[in-house]
Amino acid sequence: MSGRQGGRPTLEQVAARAGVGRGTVSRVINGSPRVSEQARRAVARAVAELGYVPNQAARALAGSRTDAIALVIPEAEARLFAEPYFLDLIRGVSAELADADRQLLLTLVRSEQERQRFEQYLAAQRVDGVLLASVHGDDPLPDRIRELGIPVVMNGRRSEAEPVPYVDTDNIGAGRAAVAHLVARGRDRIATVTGPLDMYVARARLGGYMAGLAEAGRIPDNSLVSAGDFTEEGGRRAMRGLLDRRPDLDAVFVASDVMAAGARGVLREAGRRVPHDVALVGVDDSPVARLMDPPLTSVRQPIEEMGRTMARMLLREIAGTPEEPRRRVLPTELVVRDSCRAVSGS
Amino acid sequence: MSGRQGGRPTLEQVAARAGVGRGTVSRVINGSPRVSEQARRAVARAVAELGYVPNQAARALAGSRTDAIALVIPEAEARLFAEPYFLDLIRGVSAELADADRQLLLTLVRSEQERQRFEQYLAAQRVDGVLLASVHGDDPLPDRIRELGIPVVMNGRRSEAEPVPYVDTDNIGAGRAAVAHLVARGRDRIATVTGPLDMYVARARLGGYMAGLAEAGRIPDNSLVSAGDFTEEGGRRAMRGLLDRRPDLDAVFVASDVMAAGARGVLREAGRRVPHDVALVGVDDSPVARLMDPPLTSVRQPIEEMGRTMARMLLREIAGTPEEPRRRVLPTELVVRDSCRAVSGS
DNA sequence: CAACGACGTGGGAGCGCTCCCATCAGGGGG
DNA sequence: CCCCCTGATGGGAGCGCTCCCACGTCGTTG
Repeated sequence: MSGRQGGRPTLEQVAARAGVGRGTVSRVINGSPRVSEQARRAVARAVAELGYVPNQAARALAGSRTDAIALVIPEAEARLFAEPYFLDLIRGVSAELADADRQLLLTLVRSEQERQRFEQYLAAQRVDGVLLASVHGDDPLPDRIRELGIPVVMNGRRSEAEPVPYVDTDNIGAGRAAVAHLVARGRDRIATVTGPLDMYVARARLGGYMAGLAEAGRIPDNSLVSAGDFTEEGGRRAMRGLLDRRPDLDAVFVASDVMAAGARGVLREAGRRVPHDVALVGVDDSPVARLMDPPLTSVRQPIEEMGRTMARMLLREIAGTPEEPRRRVLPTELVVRDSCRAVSGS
Repeated sequence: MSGRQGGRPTLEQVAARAGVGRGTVSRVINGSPRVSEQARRAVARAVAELGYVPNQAARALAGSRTDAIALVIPEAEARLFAEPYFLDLIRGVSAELADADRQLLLTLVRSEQERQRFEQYLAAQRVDGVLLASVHGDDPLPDRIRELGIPVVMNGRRSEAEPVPYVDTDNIGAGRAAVAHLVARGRDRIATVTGPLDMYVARARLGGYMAGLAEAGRIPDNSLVSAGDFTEEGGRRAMRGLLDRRPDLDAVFVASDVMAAGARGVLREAGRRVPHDVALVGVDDSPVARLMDPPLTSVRQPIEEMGRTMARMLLREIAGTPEEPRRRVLPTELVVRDSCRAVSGS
């Protein structure tokens, strides 16, 4: 469609064609208001005719901004949450960035060594900001990045009092809702399988479980709590422990759908019917939940929305107009399925 | 650890500190052999002391390469293959790129409009090459990108005679293996639920099914073939159609695990036992397969390996030393589970 | 012993932008 | 009627690299 004669056209060429100066073209491209309507039109026309597209590298060099942001995901977690968690997150982030005409640099970090290398990237000024997923309790990276003066927003937090801006879901609310639901269905001895307790998300869900029991006037009992690790096998192990200690349990709040799948298998092997003998509630509302037999009641998190929110917050941070509050907690929602029908005959 | 006094150090500063010229530092940084050992050491020291990291934008501008590659995934597909397909692919690509010190730019394309915008990115010279996932039969994008002179490698192909370099799995082999297995288990009336037939991958799997039957001396029968669309609901529909037409079927090769999950539900509702009455084989070996009841026999594809191979090929294309052959077909593997035990009593 | 490569090396000339300053027209107020 | 302010404009000066050419400085060859 256009005159491509030895490489792509430059600003200068557009300027020449439009009969204006380089500065004016730049102003038009960047939407500055201090340009006459006439000049604007002439430039727009030249741009179209030449098929001009600004060279990103030159822009970045001259303007010291890259229009790219990095999303950092620890590879180990990506494997763990095999469920579409990260894909949903990426989808949200990507959508928001696309709308803002920003690029998404995805960084799967496999090892501590690679994380070091990541700091090099930052130093190389490849990105304007960083989105950090799945941070563990004692992770120093968020602070390090901030020290470098680079805007960061995290997915989840490391502790209750997180200094770095973040977007999290209401994990406490998730636990409470699950327990409240089980209580309402007449369950008496409600156990829980937690995530790894070095992660805040796991502690928060456990906290919600406790709070839920308290609200129902029940006294929490340690023998009804068993720690998993967010894997299916971890779910199996925890469930076996629970069954050994408390064969009388009649409901379990499992802190992830994947663990719930493991727990469900153990229950089946132990001859317990779900939901007849034992009711089950998971967290994530992942495809697994729908496919389980019976389908699993689960607490849904707005993952894609988290991604969008994170990206939006980060863009504001980069723009220098941070959005308050810088800590967001999005609501969760209980999706009721067949895994916790009311106690029969009661 | 280092003297950060107003911005990051530049090449020039490193040169000054090392007592050499700018050119020499550049040579050391880029691993040119034409540098004396002495100079090399002096530079290395200065780099370490100053904490120097080359500015990526400047490099890109001067050298006209970005060290970044784009991975383009149609958003619609990402939703479809909810299964960890893309995450696995990304993982493979990411690993290979990290080893080569390249950046991964992830582009989720939501609409035709965004695809246009993607061509702008390319024109802006943001990336050195492009990885294209999930291309449909008549997609012009791969050719367009090549016309722009940008190296491309695709995941899958658009047709048997694909001109653009690609990495695919042996979908025909997948179908054949599945059918052979069902035949070996004594199944007689083997049906298939296909993917959308405008995608080569779906046609190839169907072709494999046909070939498998032929090899077993069976005559394919159209009433045993039903088209799905890779969704669970599509699987349900196709299965219902099959059951209507051929209530006597005793096995189904379903072209994806997700559709198999749908089909399994329909079979249950119809009172057919799996594998007793009807044996089932899926494709993907996704978590769903393991979690199904009974666990689903499925054809595994080396997805992560595909990602790695694609990235490796692309890097070679970019380097100007293309790896032959430029079309790769990776083998698949049948993972046997309980969904197709041998016919009872035979 | 002169001439000539090979090797290291320094630094100029861009790469294509953005930033900003100087300039030029106008238009309104003193 | 002149001055000053505003708004629009052109273009110089970099941004921090890579590329490449020209320049020593040796060791080697005829």
